[in-house]
Amino acid sequence: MPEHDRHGPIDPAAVPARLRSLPSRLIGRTALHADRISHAHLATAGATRWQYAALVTLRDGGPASQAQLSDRTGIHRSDMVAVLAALTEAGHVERAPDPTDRRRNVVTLTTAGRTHLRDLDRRVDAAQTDLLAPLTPPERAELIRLLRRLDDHHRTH
Amino acid sequence: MPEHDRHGPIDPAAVPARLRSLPSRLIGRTALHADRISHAHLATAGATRWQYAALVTLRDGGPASQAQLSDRTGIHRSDMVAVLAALTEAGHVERAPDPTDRRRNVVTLTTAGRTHLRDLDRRVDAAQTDLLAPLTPPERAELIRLLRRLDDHHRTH
DNA sequence: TCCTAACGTTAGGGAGACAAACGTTAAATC
DNA sequence: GATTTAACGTTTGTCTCCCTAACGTTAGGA
Repeated sequence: MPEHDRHGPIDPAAVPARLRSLPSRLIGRTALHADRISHAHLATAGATRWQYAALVTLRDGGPASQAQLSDRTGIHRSDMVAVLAALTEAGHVERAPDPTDRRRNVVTLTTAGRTHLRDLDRRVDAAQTDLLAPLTPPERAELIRLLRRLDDHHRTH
Repeated sequence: MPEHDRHGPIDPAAVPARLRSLPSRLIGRTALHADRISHAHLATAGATRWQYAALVTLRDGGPASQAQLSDRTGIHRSDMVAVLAALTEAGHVERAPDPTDRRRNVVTLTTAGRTHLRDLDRRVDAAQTDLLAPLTPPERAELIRLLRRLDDHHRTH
């Protein structure tokens, strides 16, 4: 029995030039690589990209409601529920009702969460290094600059 | 009754700097914009990105088997089935058993498909223009160059 | 001949992004 | 002060993309 149903990877020479240089396709493929790499680096610590984004946002902006975390991370509020449930269960975050507004939860980074986050920072940095390996430092800076211009433009339509 | 359950878009000022400049995140967000834009341009012609990739590959490389199309486009062969079914039903492609190898189908671009593809080319070009609008021509070229380097590197691990 | 592998196909899983609706609670409007 | 409007957290479900597993069929190498 064949253990892997292998069928070849992309044949680089056979990909039409039109597709090979199409910016939208290139960006999509690069995003796929980036997702795989950062997922791999975070998974060994039992974390996800969304969890990391929430933790960084809490460290940077202090305690916040779930709605604020959604606005700051871009994670949909209906997905934020599970993210915070996992972080709470791991003890990296505490979730308590806001006494001044009983609709809200106040989410706070715990000491354990802060320590855990420092580990994740290193892993995320390593992921960026892997991802950008083929580029020189000035090229990396230029890529970031160009992508930020695109994101800034399209975020606001 | 509220017709839309609006909860604000990303608050740019509140996104932590760490996240705002993280290459993997920037690439992922840009890919999201790119997908939305190219989907929007193709959808009005009843086409998808995968259909476009298959059609371009057939025009560029001539008739091919489904496995060859998979290798050249990066579309998984199990997804290629539905792509070709849609293209066949629309009359843009013909699928016939290969007389020299009865396991294979020979997929051929029809005249109608070629005409349709020219329309899609224009739509895809328009999508790239929208996507890259905030960049100057040399910046666009540089972005493509950098992304191709990343893709070339990570495609081969 | 037997075994291996490629082909097209079906079924399904997992993740990301999102929409809709609901009970609760605050704030705005009258 | 009463009523309407809206925000909050949550549950449920949808859609697309990417991928795995398995199957019957057919070709080719041992």
